[in-house]
Amino acid sequence: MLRLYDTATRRVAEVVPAGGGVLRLYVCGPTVYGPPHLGHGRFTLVYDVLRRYLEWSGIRVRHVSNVTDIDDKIITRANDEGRPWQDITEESEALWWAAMDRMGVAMPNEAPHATRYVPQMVELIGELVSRGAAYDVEDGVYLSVAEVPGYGLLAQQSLDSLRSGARVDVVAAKRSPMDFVLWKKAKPGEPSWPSPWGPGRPGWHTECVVMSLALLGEGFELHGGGSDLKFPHHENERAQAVALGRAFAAHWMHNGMVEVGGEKMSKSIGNVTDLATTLDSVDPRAYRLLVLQSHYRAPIEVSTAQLSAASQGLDRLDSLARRMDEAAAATSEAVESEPASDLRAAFSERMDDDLDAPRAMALVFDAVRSANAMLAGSDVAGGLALGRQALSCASATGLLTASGRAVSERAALLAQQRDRARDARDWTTADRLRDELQAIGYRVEDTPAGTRIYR
RNA sequence: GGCGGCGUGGCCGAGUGGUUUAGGCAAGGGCCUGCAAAGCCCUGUACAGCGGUUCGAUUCCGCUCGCCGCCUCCA
Repeated sequence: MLRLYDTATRRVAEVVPAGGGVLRLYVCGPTVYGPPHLGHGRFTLVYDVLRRYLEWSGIRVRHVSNVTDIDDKIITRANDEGRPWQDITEESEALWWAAMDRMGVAMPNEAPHATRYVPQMVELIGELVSRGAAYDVEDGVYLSVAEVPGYGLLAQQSLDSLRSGARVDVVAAKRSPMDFVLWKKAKPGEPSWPSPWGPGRPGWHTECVVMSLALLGEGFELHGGGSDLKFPHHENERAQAVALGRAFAAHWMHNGMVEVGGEKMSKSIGNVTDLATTLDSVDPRAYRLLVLQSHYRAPIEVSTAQLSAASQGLDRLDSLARRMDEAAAATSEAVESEPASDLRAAFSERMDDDLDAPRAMALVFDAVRSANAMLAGSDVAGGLALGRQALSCASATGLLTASGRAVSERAALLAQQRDRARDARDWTTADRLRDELQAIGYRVEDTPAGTRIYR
């Protein structure tokens, strides 16, 4: 059973699906006002790995991740560019899903949009107001944090110490600097929805409580997001649920940040690298492997050097897969033998231990080496069986081996010619043909069955 | 100022109170090969510094130094 570090209790604890059924997972998604960056890539990979691993383990997962399609930044950009705000969100969301697709990140089961849940948000805010936890002032409706028992749980700080360090602009109307906005009243020309407090739009923190509870129900198993979301975003989501007396997430998971030169990658610092640009420059699986080779809670440095090291590692997986295909083809009988050692069990043990993917992957790479040795030696059946386990474990993290792009007719012809030259021991011609193949982008390896080319 | 985290061999990055090692990349040597490539084998004697606890610490405790995150929008 999966055990994960819980930000709220600061302990590693089992994540158990209620009633042994489906594990409900809510992950805070993007605000769609621009193209995704490497940090978005990391968090989506982390939760994709989690989800795929669970499913591979036979646990059903209901994965919900929101799209924030109304927000100050969206409005700002729309105004700057003189475009309708829906243009910005539609365009940005399309970029988002395209990038997810390229990374092999599975679509959430539901991807609710904030703008579709405004009535439910208005209703929730109304309840908070009627309970006396929220108050209506000139520019919006605010939640009174002092009314919430245990505020500061995720921040690991008391309300007092949070208040003393508060850097928020003091809004005169707010009763406490820590109070946060649930409903923003619209200024002229801003997009708005009707409400008992006048036209306006929901605050960010309200959207996630409403959609997670609406789609997953109370007491859902796991709520995740980037570690920068712990406070105030997740704290404030939770605060609303607490103020309503509703059970919220049972377990909180947060992933570490992507860093550049030891510094967090963030839009406010301006050191962002566009995700699509990176995916253009390397095999997208290399980013996944890079993410897998560090612990999800630790920060990771993403650089071209790191990515290329990861793609070298990926080659080991791909080349094992190729070797296995050939070995299986050469062995007429279907080899069904299961190896004595159960790699999958050991792999699961490590993944279950707070998603220790680095150690789990170390096990996979160990198995790759052994399988290669067996296939090269006399134990082809054993090598195939172990190799299959290794590739299965890799696939549990979403790391599929590449089937390779199709070989062109011309390349196939050159390879044939090279085989003939080699049969004739005409090394000059053989070498020339190899150079030609490499020049058109193929990798060339000699095998007992002849020239193997791939790209 | 408050809270939290980190400092591991050439690079990245796990982990552990003691014997036998993470893993990936890179490097060197070897096997294989017509030559390569791929693959396999071997090699590196790392745990910021200073104290303490201990029979024994990289691993526990304290301090020092350095770095980072959150406390404002942020994945």
